[in-house]
Amino acid sequence: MVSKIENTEFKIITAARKVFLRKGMDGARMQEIADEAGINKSLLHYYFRSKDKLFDRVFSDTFKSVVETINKVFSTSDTLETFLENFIKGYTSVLREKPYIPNFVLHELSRNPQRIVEYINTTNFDKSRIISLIASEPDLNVRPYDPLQLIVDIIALCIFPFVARPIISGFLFEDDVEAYNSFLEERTQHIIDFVKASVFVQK
Amino acid sequence: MVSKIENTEFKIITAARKVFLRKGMDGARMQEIADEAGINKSLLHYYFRSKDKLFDRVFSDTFKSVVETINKVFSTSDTLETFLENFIKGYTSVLREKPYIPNFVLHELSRNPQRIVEYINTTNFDKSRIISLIASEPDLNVRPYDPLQLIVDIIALCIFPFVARPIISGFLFEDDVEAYNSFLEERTQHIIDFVKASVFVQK
DNA sequence: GTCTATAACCGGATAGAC
DNA sequence: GTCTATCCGGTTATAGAC
Repeated sequence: MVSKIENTEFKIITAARKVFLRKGMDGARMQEIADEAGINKSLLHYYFRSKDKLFDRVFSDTFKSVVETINKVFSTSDTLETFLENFIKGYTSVLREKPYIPNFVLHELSRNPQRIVEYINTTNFDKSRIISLIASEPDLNVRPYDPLQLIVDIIALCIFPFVARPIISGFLFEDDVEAYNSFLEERTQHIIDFVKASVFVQK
Repeated sequence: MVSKIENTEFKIITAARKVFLRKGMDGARMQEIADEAGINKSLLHYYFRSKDKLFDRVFSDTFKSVVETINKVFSTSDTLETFLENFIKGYTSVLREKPYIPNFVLHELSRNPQRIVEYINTTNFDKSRIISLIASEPDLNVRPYDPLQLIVDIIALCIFPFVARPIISGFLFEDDVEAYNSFLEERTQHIIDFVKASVFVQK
């Protein structure tokens, strides 16, 4: 059985995540979070003291879940080709479940760059493992791109449709939501094809 | 000779751009803009009535300059290959001059998606021209990617290093600014190589 | 733990002197 | 046009009853 305190705390966290992810730290209002949680505004302070601390909690939870997801994908890959496929598939499917995350993180990134880098360093994200995975196949069939450039390429291709959603959906597809969704559905395979065609030399 | 009114107005706009680009609409403070411009806070209201109107001016100026730049690049390209090279070179060089713009636009995009799409529609950005430029070469040496996917690919590859700068510079390069800068310098050519290797079938 | 009431503060906007 | 002083609304935060 769940105690009352965990229950209320959970409701607050859930509501706070919802509001902060949509509005960012500056745009969010404590009242809105309280309404969303169906509780009194002053309870927010009772549980978390200040808006800053509440945001901190939401942000670090969210960010950690992102890093964990990425780590999981990396650990299930051993060759460059499986890595590319697994990463792109895994990453885009997480993004489609939680499309607000990129904006949330990027917004906070420009508001407080320092904090984010510190967060990353507290998570045990193994950067060298990935670099060596990409770099360790001196192979005539693999183009020798800089591993760091390639990592940025892949993440950029996956994330961008989400951070630029209103432009793509509103301008390119004239607010046709169906068209945008099928664009996203096709995109995973497109990225895989696009990257592999570039990385692997054709026979 | 420049009259006093133009002079002050110019100072305000310049200061406002600086602050809004760093902090976004929500995070910016009128006092900070006044300080940056070296004038009194109430003068901001004298010239622009409200924070909203001032932001609007800064945003539309900035956004228009982006669209104009992109349009210019498009109009100087006739084949797919020159388009790819010109676009990537032109776009990355503008971004390196004004690296804050992507964050500014993306932030505003999540705060007020509607407004941005309206802005784009007021500029005479010719979307079909670009699509046809990409799609109009049925050629055995060109992979038949969806033109819209390809546009998103290219823009994503160019923009992402700037919106994620703190992560790349802080985490990947451990705050080595030199390393980040040479990463950016090499990136233009990398993107060109990367995209062309994917788009053009090798002989 | 949860609520109501209110304090304390901040920031955009205005009035009015110069 | 530019300044000082001030207002006013909104938002975070706290005091205190239950």
